[in-house]
Amino acid sequence: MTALAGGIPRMMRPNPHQNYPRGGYSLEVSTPLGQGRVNQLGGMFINGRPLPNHIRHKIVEMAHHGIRPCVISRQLRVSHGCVSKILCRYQETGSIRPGSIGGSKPKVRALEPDCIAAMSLSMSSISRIMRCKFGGVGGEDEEDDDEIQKRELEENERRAKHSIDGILGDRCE
DNA sequence: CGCGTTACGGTTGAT
DNA sequence: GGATCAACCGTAACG
Repeated sequence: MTALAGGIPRMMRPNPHQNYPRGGYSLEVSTPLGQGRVNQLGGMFINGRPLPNHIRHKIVEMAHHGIRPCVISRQLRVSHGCVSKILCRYQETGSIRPGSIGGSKPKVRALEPDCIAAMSLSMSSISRIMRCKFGGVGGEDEEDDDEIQKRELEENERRAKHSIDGILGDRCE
């Protein structure tokens, strides 16, 4: 992790050429949310936020159809790095969902070694946890999908409200 | 040319 | 209520 220690790590960009043109370039797109950006492929994305669920779904669906990642990337206008990541995650966990963003750890109280040793989980507990975590690595994303959509809708509403609020507060002309 | 990897700037949400 | 912090996000670029 001491990447910055001695000299430039090979992956370091010599020139921060990647900085997003904050103002000047017409990179910002007109979206109700006002945070849309366009990548090099011409696709829209929101910096720091997961791709929309339907895009993710499309990625895995196309991959399932045997379409190559590079084609998916171009078709959906999503960076190949992202396609790779999502596909990789899908193969690993069987879920198309992004990881949970934000939040602090459940704050596991500083357990002393003895306590940890004494805290032997029962097999049923473990399997329950595993099931909960991996939700059965079969073809399951359908069920999740519904929930996701519902949640997405809610979030959308909430976000829109927030956005309007912000606009009203900001514009207030 | 395709794709795995990773620095970067960003957002989120629990503490 | 705000500040802090660690997690994840997607893009862009390297290899």
